[in-house]
Amino acid sequence: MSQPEQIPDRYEPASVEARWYPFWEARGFFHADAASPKKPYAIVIPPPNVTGSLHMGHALNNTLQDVLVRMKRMDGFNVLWVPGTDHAGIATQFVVERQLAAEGRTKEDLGRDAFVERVWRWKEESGGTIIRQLKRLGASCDWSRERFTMDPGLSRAVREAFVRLHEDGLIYRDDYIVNWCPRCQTVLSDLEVEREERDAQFYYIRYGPLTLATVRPETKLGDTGLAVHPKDSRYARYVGQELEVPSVEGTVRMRVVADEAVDPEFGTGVVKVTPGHDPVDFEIGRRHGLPVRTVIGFDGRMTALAGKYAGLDRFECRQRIVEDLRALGLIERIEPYRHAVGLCYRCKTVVEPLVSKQWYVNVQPLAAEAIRAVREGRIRIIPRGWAKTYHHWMENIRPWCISRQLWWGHRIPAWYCDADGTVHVARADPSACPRCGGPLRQDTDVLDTWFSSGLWPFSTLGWPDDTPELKTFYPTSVLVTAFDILFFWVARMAMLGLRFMGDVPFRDVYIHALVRDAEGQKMSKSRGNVIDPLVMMDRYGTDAFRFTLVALAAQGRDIRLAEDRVEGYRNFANKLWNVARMVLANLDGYDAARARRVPPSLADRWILSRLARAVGEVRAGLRRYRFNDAASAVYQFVWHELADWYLEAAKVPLYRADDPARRLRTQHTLVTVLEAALRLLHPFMPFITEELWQRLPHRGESIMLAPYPRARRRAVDEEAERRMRTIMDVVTAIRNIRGEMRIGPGVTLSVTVRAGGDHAGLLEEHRALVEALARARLAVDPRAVRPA
RNA sequence: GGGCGGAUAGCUCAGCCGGGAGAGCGCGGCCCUUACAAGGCCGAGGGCGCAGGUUCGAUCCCUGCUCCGCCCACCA
Repeated sequence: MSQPEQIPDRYEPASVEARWYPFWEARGFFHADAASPKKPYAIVIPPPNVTGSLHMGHALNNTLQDVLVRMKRMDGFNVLWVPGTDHAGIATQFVVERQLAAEGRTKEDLGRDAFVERVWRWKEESGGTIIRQLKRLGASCDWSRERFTMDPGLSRAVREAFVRLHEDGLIYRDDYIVNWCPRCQTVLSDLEVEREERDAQFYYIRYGPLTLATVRPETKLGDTGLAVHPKDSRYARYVGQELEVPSVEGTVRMRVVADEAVDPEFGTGVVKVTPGHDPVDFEIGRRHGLPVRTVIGFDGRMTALAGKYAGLDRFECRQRIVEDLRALGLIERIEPYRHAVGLCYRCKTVVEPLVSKQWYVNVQPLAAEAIRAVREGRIRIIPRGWAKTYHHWMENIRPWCISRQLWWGHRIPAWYCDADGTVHVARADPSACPRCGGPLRQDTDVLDTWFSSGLWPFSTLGWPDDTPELKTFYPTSVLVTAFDILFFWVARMAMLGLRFMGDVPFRDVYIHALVRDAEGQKMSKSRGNVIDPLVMMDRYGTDAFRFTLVALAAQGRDIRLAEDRVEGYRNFANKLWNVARMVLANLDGYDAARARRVPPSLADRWILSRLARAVGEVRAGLRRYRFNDAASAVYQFVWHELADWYLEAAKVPLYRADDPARRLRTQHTLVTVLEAALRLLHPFMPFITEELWQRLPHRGESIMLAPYPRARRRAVDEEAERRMRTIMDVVTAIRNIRGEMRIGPGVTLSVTVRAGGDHAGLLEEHRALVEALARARLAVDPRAVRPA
């Protein structure tokens, strides 16, 4: 029997947390067995950047997964939670480049091999951080299956996927206009370009007889035509003509074409066509055979084709051209203009549209399948509203540019033979040209980092091999993620999973909110409003922190996290701790077998009934991914029913020696209810529940292995709830009078209750309970009158 | 330009199928009552963004509007 004196009256999380995680891990409780006959339940973790560290988003995301996983494990499922990390191509390369810059060096100084070597070193150095932090959070991942997107196995999966898509004609190379980041020196997918509204100037420039407006006069040097709307009668006579246009470099000839893409209402209704530097113009140019003229280079400077402007930065060039045009009297007017510019999502440099040869995936046929999967309910998106967003994007999907001019990542498995000009895509590195035997050089680009993460749900399970893990755990049960990577990641996994596995990668997609600060701002280092999850865990304990996240995880768009919420739930942990202390301190002489033979009191029946309801609500909440409902149900039960009422009521039989049977039964109810409440709470607060559970009478090695409480309909006792409700109302009414009349709790009130019918009997029967809870002397008189 | 969220107590937010307006924090009062002052008990506080409509009845459904936030988009 535990000595209550030994239990501190405040819950101290640090030592408890340090004790149990190693225990669970060492006993192999997180380990999943592909050969188990139990029903599978699988989640793959959204892999964090390997060199990152835990932020609020991770904390929320992984807490929710851990809640599900722990609950399912207790519920008897064969649970697999696959952990791992992402190489995060551009992000990680960017970090290492910055490290080099601090040493006054560039990646070119090192050369490709040495640079990649250096990134690997950085990965080895910092890669353990986020894993340790996830463990600190209590994440019960199967660490024996930890994966990294650049592991040999996953790299093989990447190559297999690439080769197969290429064989099927879905991967191809194309000269197309791309989003180029002159800072990062790489192409970006459409998704990697952020839009930002900026103030700019709208220059109205004379083009011979016509005038048109542009915000980018420097691209004028790349103009190869003019375009108007086909139905625009103002300009109909120019269509098809070659105009002589005086410009900064003398007179140039330009053909006028008619194209639907031109909006006659906007500007002057005339557009200059710069196929080399604008996506719309590129399309217009293709339709009308206008040549591409590249005047801005990959470095963001004007090319030789820009004549006297060659070598100038693109923005300097803009100034210069405007001056020159003005001098020539070619600027009609300038208006202020606000428009969206494209920025690199990594470094915020203004993206330059450029024509270059890149690798693409024709995702349209894959998207069709992925759309069907959601339509037919084979993938369930929760909350429902996101399905619309998903569909909209999928239905308007464009080819996915997958090559990146980076060094860190999966090298594209394509080889070029300069001798005969052939291209070879292969699973195994070829040593010579299969056609002519000549030397080969491998494509220098790497793949978009999302290509490998798109394979994650099956590559981590051993694909392309046919493994027992794939058989047992694919499709996974649910994917838990935030909406900001719905397109980047979820959509790609859906497409690639259906393509390669012939089945959806996950049955449910639960999309949770983004964590913001108390003011609703996105947390960022530059704003200085970052709340560090590790600090929260240090300050309030992991359980309190986790519970806060779960309690706030309502299905909105964002969560505003304020520290006092965490404090509030720290207090909840403390409350639970003290409930347990109270129970443990009163277990002398407890004998479960004998106690069971004593019929339950009203209070016993009531709390058991309330427990059954709480169990039902928690289960319903978790089943529907309404985590906050689940959290609130268990919170409400533990604090406001078990602690506030039942424990107080229990003191009557507990502290009086006159009815040993009653006392025994009360002990039994306390133990039973608390033990069940701990199990109910365990997925949310794994550490404190394990600690207390181990101290209570229990069966089994760990609460992790104990069954999750079930809601038995028979356990709901309507009559007991109704009767107890009446007693509670009377008690509250008496306390209310005490409060209003400012009568201290030391004074025992004399109260006469005018109760009719069965209420009188009820109150008589439970007089001792009412008197103890209300600290009053009770008289029940159906005919009492209000004193004057 | 399209789409999606939000607008409920001083603050942060719950309110699933239309009938009770709720929680946490904060605030006021009384209490260190042998589980807990990180606590107990009691309490104050809300025209549920605005205007219409449907209904016996609307915070909840419909229409329009106003603010805030976000996403997508080839108006140069």
